[in-house]
Amino acid sequence: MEELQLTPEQEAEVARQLDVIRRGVAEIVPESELVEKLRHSVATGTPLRVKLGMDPTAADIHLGHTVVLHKVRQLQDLGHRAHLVIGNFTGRIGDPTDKSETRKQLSEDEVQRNAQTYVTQVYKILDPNKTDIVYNADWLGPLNFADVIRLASTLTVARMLEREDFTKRFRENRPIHIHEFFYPLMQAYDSVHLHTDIELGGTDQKFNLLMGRTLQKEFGMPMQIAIMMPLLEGLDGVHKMSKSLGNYIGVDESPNDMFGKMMSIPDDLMFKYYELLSFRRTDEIEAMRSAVASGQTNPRDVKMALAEELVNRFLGPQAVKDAVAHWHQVFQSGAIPEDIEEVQVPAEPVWIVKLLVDCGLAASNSEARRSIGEGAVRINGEKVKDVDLNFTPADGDVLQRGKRQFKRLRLQ
RNA sequence: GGAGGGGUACCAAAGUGGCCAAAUGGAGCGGACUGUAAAUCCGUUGCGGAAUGCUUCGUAGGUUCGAAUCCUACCCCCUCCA
Repeated sequence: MEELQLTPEQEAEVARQLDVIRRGVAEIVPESELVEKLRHSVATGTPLRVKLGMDPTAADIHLGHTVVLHKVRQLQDLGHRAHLVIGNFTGRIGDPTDKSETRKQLSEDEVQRNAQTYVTQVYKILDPNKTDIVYNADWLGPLNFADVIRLASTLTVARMLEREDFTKRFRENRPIHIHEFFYPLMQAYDSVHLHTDIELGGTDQKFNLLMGRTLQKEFGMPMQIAIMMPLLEGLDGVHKMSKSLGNYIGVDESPNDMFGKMMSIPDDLMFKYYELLSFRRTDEIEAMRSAVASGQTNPRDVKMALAEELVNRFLGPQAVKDAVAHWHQVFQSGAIPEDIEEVQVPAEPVWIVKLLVDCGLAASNSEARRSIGEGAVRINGEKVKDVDLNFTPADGDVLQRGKRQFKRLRLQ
């Protein structure tokens, strides 16, 4: 790229963009080239082409996925254009991970359906006017065997084995199927096809993102910048957010669940979530951080503001109102909530232990007994002390175990 | 095909004849405290209308007064060699 002369205003714009882009990222490879691309973009008024790939393997996205989407959105707000690549071709192979060596092949139908879900969910974050949704089967599908061989010949096995996952499996004598080598190659080819300037992904995507650079160079085109986002920890604050670990917040969850789950994250995690998920400006977040650190602000309120922002984004303002009201009522005041699940019971005396099991508040008689022994069981707010209690339910009675398990009794 | 290692509760992992309904950690549930479902601490976590009761340590048999522990067969997983 030739030396560009930029006006001071343009230089300032480049600096501003760089600042926004840097926020929260794990790594930019290489940053110097990013600066060059930005300068060129600003100088010529050409948006950069940003690529994000998604495999339509699962139907739902959770907050972990939105970290990367969020960064794409920021780039869009800076005037750049995004390609959202639906991996309807690559998805049939599946990105090799150590977890699932052989991923089940998805049918055309499933892929289509999952892709559709993605798209609707994704637009809660991305700017539709600056997003092109493309399907990589459109260009990967037509390649013939000779094309594939040509692609494959640009790489060596040693180079492939640089990928941590492959190395590990190779060392441990676990199988690596040849076709798995093609996954990074195909993803890289997407970048070639789309003339991608910037590709985004999680830190676990590093190898694949860098492969894009390699292949682009091979094709004699400018190399893309790889921007890697940190993997978001899940609710436990330890493991990365994932569906299989059950520590995730889905973008389609009920308002109460989403809000409640947000409120349950460890305090230490709160500002990381802010950094990676919130649309707020960095200085605002920093102000909150110092306010909490100095004890001026209750961390709960800061966390609540984040929960509100996210519920609002994904579920709308009414959902926020509902969720906040519900949360206050149940968790803060400890009062009995309004909308309790109802269970039908006969209008005759029952042994309390049996009642608990019948209502689904305990898995077994033994568990029910234990709970009573722990003083956890209440009827209409009144603690049950006697394990042998026989109790005649009245319509509308509220049976409670612990602080947050309620059932309303309805006579049959 | 050959050699070796292993299958224990929701998960991980001890236990190798009685003190084992089974250590410990995680997770769950409950309680206290708080600022919330955070953190911390404590309790609890097979079933059983509870009895010196019943069933559980891959499956099925056997030895023994007594088996998660010993023996036999079978199933499954892993590693090495081919």
